[in-house]
Amino acid sequence: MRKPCCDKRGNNKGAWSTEEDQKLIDYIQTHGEGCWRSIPEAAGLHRCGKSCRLRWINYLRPDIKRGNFGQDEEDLIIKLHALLGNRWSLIAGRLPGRTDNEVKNYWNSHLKKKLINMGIDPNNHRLNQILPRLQAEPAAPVIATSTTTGSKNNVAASKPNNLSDGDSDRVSDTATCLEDDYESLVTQQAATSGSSSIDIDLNIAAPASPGHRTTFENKQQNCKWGKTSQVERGPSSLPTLLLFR
DNA sequence: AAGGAGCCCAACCGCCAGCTC
DNA sequence: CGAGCTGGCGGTTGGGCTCCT
Repeated sequence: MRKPCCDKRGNNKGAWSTEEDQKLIDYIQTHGEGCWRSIPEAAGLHRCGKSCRLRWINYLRPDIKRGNFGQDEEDLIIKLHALLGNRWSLIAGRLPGRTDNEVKNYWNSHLKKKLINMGIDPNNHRLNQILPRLQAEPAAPVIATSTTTGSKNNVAASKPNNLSDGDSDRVSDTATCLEDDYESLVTQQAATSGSSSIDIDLNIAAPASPGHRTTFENKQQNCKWGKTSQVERGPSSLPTLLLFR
C-alpha cells in the first residue's frame, strides 16, 4: 500500500506565512529546486514537499506574471482550451509567466462565464444559441465534450443567456476579435501546412520551468488522446470551433 | 450598519506516469 | 520485472473579500 506523501505529523497546512515564503525562497535561490521531498527539512519548513513545490511554482517563482490577464492572453486561453480541453499545464505553457493554477482559476471564474454569456458552451466551444450578429450561422448541435471531465461540468447548455445591453456590446466585440484572430491563425496554419484544418503546433517552445517540458514531452508521447501533431480530434473529426468559422 | 450571498484564488487532495532500485 | 518513490497534473475546497439587500 502506498504511503501518502504528506503523512508527517506536525506539518503546517493552509496559508503560507511570510517567514515560510522567505525560507523557501532563500533555500531555492541558494540550492536550486532539486528534490522537493527533501526541501522542507533542508529549508527548515514544516511543510510537505508537495506543498513547497506548489507554493514555489504558483506564487514565489520570480518569473511569475501577476495581475490581470490581457485581452491577448484571454483569447489565447480560449483558443487553446477549445483545442486542448482542461489541460491547464499545456495552456499555461503557452502563456509566459502564468501558472496552470492561475489559468485554471481564471477560466473558472471569468472566461467560462464570458463564453456562457456569449451563448457558447465552454465545454465544447459550440454555440448554444444564435446571437444577433451571428444569425446567419445555424445553431450547432452540442456534441459530447472532448474534455476528460465528462458531463459533470456540463452546466453551460442549460444556462440562460441574460445579457445586459452593455454586455451584448462587449460580447459582440469579443466575438469579433476572436473570430478575426482565429481566422488569421487558421490562415497562417493553412499557409504553412497546406491544410485548412485546425492544426496548431502545440510543442512548447519556451517552457516556464524545466519540469514543464519534460512532462509535456512525456505526455505527448504517451497521452491517451492523441499524438503531437494530431490536435484533439475527439471521437469524431467534426470541427469543434464553430464560433471561429 | 449588519448579515447573507456570491466570487476569487491559494492551497489541498487524489490520481497517474516515469523513474529507480 | 515489479514495487515503491517522486513529481506533476487536474479537480475541488474553503477562507477571505466584496457586493447586495
